[in-house]
Amino acid sequence: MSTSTPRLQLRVVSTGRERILDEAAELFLSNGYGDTSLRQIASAVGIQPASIYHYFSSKEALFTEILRIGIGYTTSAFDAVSSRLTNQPREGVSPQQALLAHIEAHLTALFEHGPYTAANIVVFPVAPPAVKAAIVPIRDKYEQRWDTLLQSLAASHLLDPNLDVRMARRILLGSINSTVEWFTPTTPTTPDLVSNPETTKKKDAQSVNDLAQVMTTLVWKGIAR
Amino acid sequence: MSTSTPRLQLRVVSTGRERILDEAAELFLSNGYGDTSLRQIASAVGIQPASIYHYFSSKEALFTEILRIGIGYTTSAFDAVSSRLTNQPREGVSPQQALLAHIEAHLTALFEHGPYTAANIVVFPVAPPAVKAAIVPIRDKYEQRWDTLLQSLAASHLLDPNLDVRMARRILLGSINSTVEWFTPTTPTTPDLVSNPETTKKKDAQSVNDLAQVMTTLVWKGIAR
DNA sequence: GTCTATAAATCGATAGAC
DNA sequence: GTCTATCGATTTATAGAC
Repeated sequence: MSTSTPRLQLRVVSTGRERILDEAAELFLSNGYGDTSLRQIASAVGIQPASIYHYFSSKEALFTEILRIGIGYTTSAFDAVSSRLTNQPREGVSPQQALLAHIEAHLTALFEHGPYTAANIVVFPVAPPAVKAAIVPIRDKYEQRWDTLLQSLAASHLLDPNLDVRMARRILLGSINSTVEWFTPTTPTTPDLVSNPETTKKKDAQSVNDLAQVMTTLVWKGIAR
Repeated sequence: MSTSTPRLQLRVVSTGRERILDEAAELFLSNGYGDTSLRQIASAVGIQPASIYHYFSSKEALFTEILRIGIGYTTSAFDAVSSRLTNQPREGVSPQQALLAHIEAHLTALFEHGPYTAANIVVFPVAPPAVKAAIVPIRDKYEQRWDTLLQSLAASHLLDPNLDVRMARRILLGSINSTVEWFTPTTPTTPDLVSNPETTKKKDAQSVNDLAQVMTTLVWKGIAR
């Protein structure tokens, strides 16, 4: 008797719906919302434009879902670090180390899940009003996590007392997010990413961990010595 | 004899070409490039779409000119501060004061000439390749001014020696530019803006000078104490 | 679940009168 | 310098076969 070997399906490429999201996220990120057509997306996936409507009710719904997934990645990364730090056996985590861990988590999500998270920074500001309205409350929930973190630091008298925590959070996140415009990690976090000759520069690139280290020092102590 | 009083033409509204630029800049900023049509722009100005082509050869040319003007404002503001500091009679300008002056100039340009400068931060990243190619060298020239400024600070051993100046500049400008997403100045920087003191929100808004002060302290000394 | 075919609207850009 | 009129291409989205 011949035993039928189980069909080990190696799915490197994603399935229908996921595939559409991946290609769409990449196109939205590089071309913006208005200049990305459903035809382009369908062509990149290898299907017909009409097939997209089997998974998404409209172009706006597709884009909204991409932004939602991106925030999901970032939020999960934040919470994972939070619970890891809370369950720390010995209570030897300095505030600066906690800050570093969260900055690192944010940056990792930013460069690991590429287009999804980056679209929230690059494309969201010029997104259609309906998309913005759907995303803002979700984004606010994530930002509140940072407010809580910084408030706990302020309560421990570790921050500049003259500093408005809300403003500090905005500037902090703003500076971290702005790295998507110029930083490219040397260690490719997305394994199947085809490098674009235009954006591939080995010049001053480092790992995400290195970047997190520099950013944390900069935020904590500033540029002066 | 009745002397004919000279016709003092008070032009509050701008002339043809300038008017198109103003309205287009505002629309591009809020809707992005691809979702802003020449019909919308023409409608906002009060002319027909075809009339735009008398001043600009294409939609891309119009948008490119807007970004160019924006960088012009920022560059002029930087140079004005530079020459003012250089011609200082007594040599009593600390490096931190110089940094503050330039940050203030950048922020003022950012909020004074509204849509033109902000479009360079918000819309540029998702602009058509042809537009990017035309703007990048101009933007690079402005950024080199900041590199020079920071290098002079580094040469005076005032900066963290572990800090890469180029990276520091990117993060510095990134954090400053990110303020366009949330900051709204109370003190109207546009002089002809009618402000009603009673209805002006005092919530968390401040003047641009206040913001520059906070940003400089944050960049220089960080958030820790 | 993917396709063909197409509707209905809008786009950037041009031609040419005035 | 601004207009009317319009071309040709492209857009999102729908209908319905398979």
